[in-house]
Amino acid sequence: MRVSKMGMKNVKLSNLDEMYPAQDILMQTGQVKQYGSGVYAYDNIPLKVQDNIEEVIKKNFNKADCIEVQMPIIQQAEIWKRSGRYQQYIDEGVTMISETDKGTYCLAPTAEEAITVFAENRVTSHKQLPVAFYQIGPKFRNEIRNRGYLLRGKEFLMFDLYSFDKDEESMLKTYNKIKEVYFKAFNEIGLDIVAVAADNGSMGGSNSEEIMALSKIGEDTILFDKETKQGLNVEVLEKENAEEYLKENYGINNVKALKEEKACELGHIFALGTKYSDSMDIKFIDDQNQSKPFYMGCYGIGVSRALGLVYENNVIKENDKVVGFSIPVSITPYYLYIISNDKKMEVAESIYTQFQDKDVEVIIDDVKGSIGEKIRNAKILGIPYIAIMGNNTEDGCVELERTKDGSKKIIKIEELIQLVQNMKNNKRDIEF
RNA sequence: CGAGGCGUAGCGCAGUUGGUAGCGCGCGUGGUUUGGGACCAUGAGGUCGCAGGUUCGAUCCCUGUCGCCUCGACCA
Repeated sequence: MRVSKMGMKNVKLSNLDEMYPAQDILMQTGQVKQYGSGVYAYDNIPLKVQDNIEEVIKKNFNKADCIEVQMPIIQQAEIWKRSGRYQQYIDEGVTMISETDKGTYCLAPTAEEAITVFAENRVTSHKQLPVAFYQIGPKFRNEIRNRGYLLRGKEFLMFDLYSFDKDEESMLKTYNKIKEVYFKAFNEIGLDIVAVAADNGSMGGSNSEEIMALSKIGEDTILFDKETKQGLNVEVLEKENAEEYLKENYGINNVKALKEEKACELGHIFALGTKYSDSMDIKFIDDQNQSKPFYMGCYGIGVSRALGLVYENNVIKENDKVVGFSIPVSITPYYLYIISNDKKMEVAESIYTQFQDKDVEVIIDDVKGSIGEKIRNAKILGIPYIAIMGNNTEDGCVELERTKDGSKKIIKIEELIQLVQNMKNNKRDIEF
C-alpha cells in the first residue's frame, strides 16, 4: 500500500479524549467516521484489523469442529413471535424494525431463533449430535445508550455460535470445550481474558459466564481471584439467593475473598438447556427412537468491541502523551511502514517491490515530507514496525524500529526482508 | 427516561456585556526545507445545530427542539 494512494491527510492530534484516546485518534484522523451515536464507518486499516480478528476467531473455532454458516440479517417477525421473544424485544425497544408491504422484518439483534429454524428438519437424529454452528455478522440493537464509541454501537459485528446436544451432560461438555476456545482465540488476538459468573438476562438458560478483559476502560465491575480463576460480575450479587446460586453453579464459596477489578465484556456464553427448543418446539430422535428437545448453548463475541479494545490496549505514549498505537503482529494488516528521505527513495521503492513480490503486506510512505512527520503517521496508523533509511543508515542498511516499545536497530536490507517475512509467517514479533 | 456537560471552518478551540466572527492545525498555490509533527509568502473555506420569540438589529438574551458526550437502567 502506498500512502500516496490512501487518501490520507496530515492530522496533528489535539486534545485527545482522556477515556478513549485511541478511538479519538481514529476519529480525528478519519480512520473511523462517526455518523451518529453508535453508527460508524471504517477506513481501510481498522477494517482490516477487524477482518483479521475475525480470521483468528474463525480459525480457532474451526479447529474445534464448529461449523461456519450465515444467518439472515433481516429476519421475519414470525420467527421471533414463534419463540415468544418478539414482544419482549419490541417492548425493550432493542430491536430495529423494518415495516414493508411484504411484512415486518427485524434487523438481527441476535440469532437464536434463526439458528433454531436452520437446525430444524436438518439436525434430526442423535447421530448428528453434538453440532455447533456459528457466524460472524452485523447485529443491530437500538441501545438505550451507546458508549465508548466502538465499544457499544447500534450496529456492530458479532460472532455468535449455537450448540446442539442430546442431553444436559453433553451440553455442559460442549460448553466447557467452547470456553477453552475463547481463551485460545483471545490469547492470539492479544487480549487477556477471564471468565466470570454472570446474570443470564433475557437470554434465559441455566447458567452463563461473561468473558471479560481486565481493563480500566471497562464498563463492568467484577470480583476475581487470580489464583483460582474464579470470579463474578457484581451484577450477580443483586440476584435473589445470589450466594447459593454462585455456590451451586460456579463453586464460588467465599465472595469476600475476591478482588474488585474493572473489566470490559468481550463475550458471553450461555448453557441454555431446552429453552428455545421447547418454545420453538424443535426436536431430534434419540437412540431409543424417542423425540427429545435439543440442549442448546449460545456463545457470543463482540468483534467490533474487541477491535476498539485492541486499539485502546495498545496505545503508545511519549512523555506521557498518547501519540498512536501499535497493532499486535497477530492481527495487523500491514507489518512494516517504509520511510525514506529523498536521497534513498529508490532504495525504499526497491524494498517495497521485494515485499510486494513476496506478498508481504507493507506500507511505503511515498509522499513528500520530513522523516519525523512520517514516523508520526506510522504510529497514528498503528503499523507495528518502521523501516527508516536516510543519512544515518549506511549503504545497504536500514533502521528498524518496533513502535510498541520504541526499540531500534540497524540491519542489512536482506535481513529486514527476511525478518519481516518471518514475522508474517509465524505472527511473532521481531526480536531485538 | 433521570442527572450533568457540549453544539462557532475538515479537526481542536477562542470570542462577541446584542451591531452577522477569530486563532492553531489541516487544505490550495509558489518557494526554502527534509532524522523525530519545519518555515516564509499567499489563498480558499462559516446561513455561529435548527425553529420561534424579544429587538431597529440575535451567533450572543428568552422559549422550544434536534444532535453529540459522560454517569445510571440495558447489553457483545
